[in-house]
Amino acid sequence: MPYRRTPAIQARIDAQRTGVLHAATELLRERGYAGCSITAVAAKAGVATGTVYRHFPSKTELVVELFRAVVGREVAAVAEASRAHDGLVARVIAVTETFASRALKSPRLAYALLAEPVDPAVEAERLVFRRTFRDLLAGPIAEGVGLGVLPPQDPRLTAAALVGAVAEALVGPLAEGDAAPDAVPELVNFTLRALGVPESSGGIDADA
Amino acid sequence: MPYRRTPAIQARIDAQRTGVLHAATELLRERGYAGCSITAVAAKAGVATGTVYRHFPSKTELVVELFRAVVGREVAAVAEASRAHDGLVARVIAVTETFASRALKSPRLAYALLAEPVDPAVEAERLVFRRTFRDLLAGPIAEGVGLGVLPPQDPRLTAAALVGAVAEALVGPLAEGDAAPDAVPELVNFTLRALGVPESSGGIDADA
DNA sequence: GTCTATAGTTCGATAGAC
DNA sequence: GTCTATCGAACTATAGAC
Repeated sequence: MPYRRTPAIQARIDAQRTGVLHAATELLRERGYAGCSITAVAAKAGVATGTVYRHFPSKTELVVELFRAVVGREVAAVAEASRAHDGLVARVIAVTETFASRALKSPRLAYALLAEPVDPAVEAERLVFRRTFRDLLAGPIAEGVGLGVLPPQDPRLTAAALVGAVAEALVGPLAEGDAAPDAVPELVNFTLRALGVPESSGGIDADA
Repeated sequence: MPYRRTPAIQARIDAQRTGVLHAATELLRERGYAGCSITAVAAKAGVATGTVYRHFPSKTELVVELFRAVVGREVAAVAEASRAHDGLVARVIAVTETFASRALKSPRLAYALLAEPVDPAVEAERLVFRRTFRDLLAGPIAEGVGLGVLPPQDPRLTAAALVGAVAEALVGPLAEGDAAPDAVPELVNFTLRALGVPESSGGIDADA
């Protein structure tokens, strides 16, 4: 009788795969991609090095899936923060603030996701996710322009520029382990100015 | 008598090295890093593939040097444009405008320099050059804040954010070969808003 | 799953400079 | 005659097609 993969076995395999990804996530948080050698990931997951290759055909595939999973959580958190606000400007601010403060809370991880030199396949994923963040911002900005809350501008261009701005502004502090205590409010102010929000519009949720 | 490399031979070797880099630059302009296979570079330079390895120990070293040389020219052009203006705001605008319009004139090259997924060693160089551009902007911004021409802000953070903003805003149009005819003025407007330049300050070179 | 195409790299042979 | 710069085929690995 041929070997058959029972549900119980399958579950154990899946759990092991999850465990490997989880171990990789911790290493990414602690030491970035530099710490994610297959050996280190396997050791942290409590499996043999070769076992990793039973779940992932190559290190490239592993790090790409790792990147997608971790950044996916950031996208979810940011999208959630956006949804939690009503005003158009408030949404953009919430995105900036959430993104930046989460990054500064996990500096090594954020640096790995944003800027650490790594396999070109991960680079390609970075481009994809930057577009995702851009699209998250472009909607509210377009509405704001339509309603006259914001001055005339190309919403997609402004959205892309803001994504690049926030990401790049964080790279410096993240790389140097700098304290940068004011970075988040500074970035929010930058964002408000860049959008062209009138100075008077003080309070969050103040607009349409 | 031992073989000695005469000046004539050395000159020929140097010329050949330059020729290889020149060929690589053309290929980068035409088809990005994707077009820069060693075989293609060698063919374009009119040398054998193996000869490339007499000048560069590996493809990585070749593309890193290529990147440095090409981006170095962009830095020079942008720095020159900055120097050509007197006003602090005018300098920042000149940097943005020069950078963006040059990029849009050589879209494939600009995409390769800014965003194309490539060897991590080139990624590391990208980080270095982004800092260079940031420092180019941070000076005038700091002066502008000091003089009260610009509202209070962290000059280095604003500078980094602008570098990221311009780069990221260009990636979309560059990747899609989009016309994006208004991209440059739009980016200039974004920059003016982000700096916090009062609406009234119309003309270039109008400030201190 | 094998086969093909193409990538980066290596190396023995050749031709020309010393 | 010796040494070396150059060549281009061969080697190894990998990705995609059938």
